[in-house]
Amino acid sequence: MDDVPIPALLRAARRTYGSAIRAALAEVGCDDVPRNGPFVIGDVARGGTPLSGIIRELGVSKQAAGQLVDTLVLRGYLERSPDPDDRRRLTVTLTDRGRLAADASRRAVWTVDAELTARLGDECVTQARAVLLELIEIGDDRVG
Amino acid sequence: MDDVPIPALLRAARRTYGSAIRAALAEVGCDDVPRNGPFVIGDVARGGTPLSGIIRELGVSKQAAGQLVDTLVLRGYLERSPDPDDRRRLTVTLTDRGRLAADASRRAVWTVDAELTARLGDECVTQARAVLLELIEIGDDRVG
DNA sequence: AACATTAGTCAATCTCGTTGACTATCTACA
DNA sequence: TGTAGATAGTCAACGAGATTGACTAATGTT
Repeated sequence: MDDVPIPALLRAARRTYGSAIRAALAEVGCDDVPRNGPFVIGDVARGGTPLSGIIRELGVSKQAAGQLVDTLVLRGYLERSPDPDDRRRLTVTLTDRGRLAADASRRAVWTVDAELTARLGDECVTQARAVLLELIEIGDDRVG
Repeated sequence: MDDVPIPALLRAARRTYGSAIRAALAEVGCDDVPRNGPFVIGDVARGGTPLSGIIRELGVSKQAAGQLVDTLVLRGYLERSPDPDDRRRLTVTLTDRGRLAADASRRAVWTVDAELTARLGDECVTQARAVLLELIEIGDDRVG
């Protein structure tokens, strides 16, 4: 099993979270969240975010981010509100439904995390987080 | 930094590999590999694969897999050859160009892996692999 | 021989994400 | 002050990729 490349592992591991989140959302009647929706919703849940924040987090073009927010607004998860400090900015916040979805999604992630910790222990998971962060760092270094 | 959800970390970490692979491919003139191409090519490189294997590996519909193989054949990376044992099956193999791409891609992954190991040490990385495998296992358990 | 299963294709559609061009606002410097 | 340039976001067109549904062909199963 040592020959499976790490990117493939990352991909498959992410699918575990992905389907857990999707299932949890469906359970609370939010079966119309687009693929990257949970990321955006989770992001926004951690504090009102300007679109540009979402762009950086997701690593997509601003148009794609805008579109994503569009559909999330349309489906009742998000609201755009103008930023009084900078009238170019549109800050994005959660609606009630958005909070519902954010909670469901967060719980799903937490459940998987808990299962993982139960199986391997706290330290192991913490260390894995560090490895992932380092991997991200490497990517940033290669670009910068 | 402990509040960043693991799925987001997985996503970002994977991007490190993704761009490294993409850059490496471009360097050897393979700048027309579709997004999931490296996975398929890598898979095939590890032994001729029937389409159904690719489907399982990627977790996509068989039509999507078929299409992906189509374009990879069209662009000169893969060849379809009938399986003598089962005439329904089309086994997929690499062309010379495919091998070139597979090598470049493998090297790119290896380079990132090496950098990671250099920064954190062998054990850490091995353990992270185990965590990822466990995560995949959890996903399988939830479905099965 | 009849039926179900498995492997894969074809065609239409849908969801995304991208690029290119544009407007509006803010910042900095002369 | 006012003008150049950077920043935030939108609009429109397009393209890549994945999905669903319906189909053919080969295999296996009774």
